[in-house]
Amino acid sequence: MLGTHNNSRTFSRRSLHGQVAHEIGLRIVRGDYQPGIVLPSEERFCTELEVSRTALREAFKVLSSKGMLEARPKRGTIVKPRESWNMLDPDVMNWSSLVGPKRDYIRSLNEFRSIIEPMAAQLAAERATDEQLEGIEAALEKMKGAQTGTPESIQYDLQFHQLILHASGNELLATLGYVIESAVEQSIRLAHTRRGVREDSLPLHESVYLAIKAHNSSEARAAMEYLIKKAIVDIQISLDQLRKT
Amino acid sequence: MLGTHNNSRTFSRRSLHGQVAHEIGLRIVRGDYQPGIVLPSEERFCTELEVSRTALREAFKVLSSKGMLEARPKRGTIVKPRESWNMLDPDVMNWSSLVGPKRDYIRSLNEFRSIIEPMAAQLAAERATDEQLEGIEAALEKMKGAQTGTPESIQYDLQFHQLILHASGNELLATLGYVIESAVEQSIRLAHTRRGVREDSLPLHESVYLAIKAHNSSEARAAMEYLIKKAIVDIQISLDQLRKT
DNA sequence: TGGCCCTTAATGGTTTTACAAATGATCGTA
DNA sequence: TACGATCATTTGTAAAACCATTAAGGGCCA
Repeated sequence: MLGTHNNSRTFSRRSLHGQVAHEIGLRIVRGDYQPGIVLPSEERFCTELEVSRTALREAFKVLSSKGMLEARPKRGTIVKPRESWNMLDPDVMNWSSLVGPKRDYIRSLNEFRSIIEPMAAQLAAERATDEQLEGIEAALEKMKGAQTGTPESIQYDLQFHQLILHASGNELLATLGYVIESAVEQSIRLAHTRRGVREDSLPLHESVYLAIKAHNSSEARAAMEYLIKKAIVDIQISLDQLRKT
Repeated sequence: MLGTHNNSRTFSRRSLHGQVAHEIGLRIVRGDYQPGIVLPSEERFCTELEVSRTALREAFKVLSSKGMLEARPKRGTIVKPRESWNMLDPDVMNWSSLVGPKRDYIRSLNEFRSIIEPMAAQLAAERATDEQLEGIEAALEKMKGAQTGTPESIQYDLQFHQLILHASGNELLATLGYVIESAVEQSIRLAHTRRGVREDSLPLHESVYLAIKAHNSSEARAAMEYLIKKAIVDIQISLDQLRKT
């Protein structure tokens, strides 16, 4: 199943401190450690997790660098309020994904997507190079070739969106591919409860591509807006069905 | 002078590993260590910097968690390509700010702002609570009270924008305050070459506030769009003047 | 000669111990 | 009671030793 692969982006889960950071990060996002509380002292914590103090401290540094922890001598290490977390950090998003569908978070995520991507499509229509257009077309063709809903199909779908972000010529937008990935993962995690969604997403993708290729920025934006709107509706339906059960 | 205060957000510069992370992060963003190259081995590097291996490794973990480094035994620690950096991380933005005005980066930053903030204003117009409206108004009043261009004025200006992001009711947008801060810092860093800019920004702010208060979302968005457009023009002028010298 | 496997050595990964520095809490004294 | 010195706890830093991984080179075999 897609979505279950190791997508901790910034650190390897093979390394011990990486595993520890993942575990504690997950606990914090899940709410096991509420903002404001002090974590167990390093000494107790690393005996509890059965790792050395070094490994624990390296994990703490990772989480601190994402705005989730703050340490001070004598007082201890506290969990910072959610407002100061780097919510757009790939790992933080990943943990937020893994703790399950929180309605508010999914709304924020989808909303963010629907702000970013249409503008990216617009800019891509203005700036995309021929090579970038070819790349986008290639991803689209591969999407067509793959069975709807299969991992390959989803992979090329993501690639399609990512390439558009890149073609926007804005390096801040270009690095936001994982936001889309995270949103799509959420939808996949929900979508296994029902069938038949995303059947008609191919022509929508095509219209986005054609608008970009034609350098028609307003239409590219509109087409992407529509595509994402449909995708979000699918997610909402799945969410509602899940909530009814 | 504002902008020179310690605004490394996620780690303290007092701690040694924090200083080291700051120094190496700056070097990487500045291009002293090009993407793809392997850094000196930990042993050599920590003798060069005159810190223990522990401190160096904790710094490495911070930078790795921002997508800037990747370590592997025997090969060494390499600088990852710029595309994989978490460009929206507060520290990465701070370093990008500090290395000086790179035209492309400033354009991306301003563009990103002009995507995010108008939408935030629109959402704020739809969702802002009375308390949030009061906060925004208070910041605006304090702006009026302060002399244009002074640190206090800029501080309340930032606060104004930050509160609107918050009032958008989207926690992903709400955490992007430092993006604006970074953009404004850039403009301040450039603006010392000339006078008289931002004189008329107060009425623009007021019109944004009034639209939000009136729950007029389209006007709120338009007003914010206009406000940022003006701000960006100011920055461009400063940049051009700087480039002429 | 070419390709495969094994050995080797360099480098990061992990643990442990010891000590330093910061600071919240406590106790004592004016 | 208020202030200040002292104490104790916790994180910060250093150093040394050993483990695990893996790129690279050499040797063996087909």
